[in-house]
Amino acid sequence: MRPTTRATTLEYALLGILDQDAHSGYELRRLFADTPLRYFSDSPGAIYPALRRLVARRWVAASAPAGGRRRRTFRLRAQGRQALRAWLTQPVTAQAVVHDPDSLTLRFAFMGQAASIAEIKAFLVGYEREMKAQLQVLREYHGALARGWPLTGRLAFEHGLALHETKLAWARTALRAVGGAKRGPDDRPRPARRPGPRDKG
Amino acid sequence: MRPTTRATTLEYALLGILDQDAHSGYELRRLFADTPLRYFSDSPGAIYPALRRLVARRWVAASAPAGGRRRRTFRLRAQGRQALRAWLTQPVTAQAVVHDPDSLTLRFAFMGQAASIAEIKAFLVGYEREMKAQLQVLREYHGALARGWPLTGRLAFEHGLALHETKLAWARTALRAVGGAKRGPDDRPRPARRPGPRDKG
DNA sequence: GGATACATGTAAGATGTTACATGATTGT
DNA sequence: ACAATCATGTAACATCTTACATGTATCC
Repeated sequence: MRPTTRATTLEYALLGILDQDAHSGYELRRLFADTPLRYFSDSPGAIYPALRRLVARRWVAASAPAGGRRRRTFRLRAQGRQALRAWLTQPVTAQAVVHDPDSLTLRFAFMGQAASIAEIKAFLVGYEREMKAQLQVLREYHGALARGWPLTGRLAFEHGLALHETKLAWARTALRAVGGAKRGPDDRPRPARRPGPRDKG
Repeated sequence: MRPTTRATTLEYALLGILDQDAHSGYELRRLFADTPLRYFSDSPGAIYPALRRLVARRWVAASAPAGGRRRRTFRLRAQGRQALRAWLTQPVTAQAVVHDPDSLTLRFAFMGQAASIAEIKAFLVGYEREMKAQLQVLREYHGALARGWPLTGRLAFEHGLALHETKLAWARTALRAVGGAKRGPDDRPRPARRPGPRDKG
């Protein structure tokens, strides 16, 4: 019954949003269409099936259509919160830095809700480490080969270098910002919702 | 017979590489696996079908297996070069800046081979314009809403802002670099290969 | 002779895109 | 009444991932 494959970035994005508030499918689409989350597609053919999968995984619960409307709202369940936390607190790998940098940023954005300060710092330390390593690889490549390239190839490469440098600098700034943060609500993950008499999916 | 759908970014990436030199499928995989092009997947299940599609479109020609080996090399045909140019010289849209920034950089990287200085400058001017607009949108969003966000959400947003600023700065640097470039081989597109007696696919 | 790299491919499955379908609600 | 927006979905299609299959050349 439960999907056996790993969840997609879109599914985790939905999870992260639902962690902050319950939403309907339509609201989620609007969010993807109108806010800086527009990075994701707002196509119904992506979002509604993704929500169904999340329900099938028992990570979110869907309300019954309310008030004569067909509108249903989705909210995170304890299992979903656990899955979100597992995703957020994964170690930062070189693999992810190269092939999926955007989902790293997404993970960090959601950490404030569901991760501890220690976990946030661990993320940033890993991010800094991997970005530094990757930057070194790129610089060596640049030094060895860029001379023979056409102008635009070299400039495009330097575009990539500059982005990596910016990311590295950001990680350091962010570490300082988090390090200086007072212990507060971000201190440790919010306790999971107490299981009710019956969590109906 | 020819595919009617638009070509994918992977197909254009292959086209751009083949524009510089003929390669076998395996070499292309190696390129994606070992160089900064590692951004693309090196999975054979992606590359070989993509090459087949390019042959079906008559954009590239495949050599017969050479020297008892099964190895075949692929080279760009005139039609493929034309398709590549059309892709490279598309205007830079806000859409692309938001949803597909990487393929913009890829286009720029390939422009040195197949586009004129004027086209390269037009790209950079468009890139600068759209990046500036997008940066403004993000800054307004930040100013209006960031106050209420959790720390990591705000930092993640600032990560995005910093990247956009870097891209904008890059566009300006690149414009200066291209503007100062002497007229030379990059001056206009290389002439298309003269059609031989028969271009066998 | 055996391991490793070379070299090309297929099959199953999941995801996402595009386009269409359907109907309720709200504003004019 | 009509249009626009709200709201949820399906169907067809293409692509990509992962894993497997197959065989050759080369090195030790």
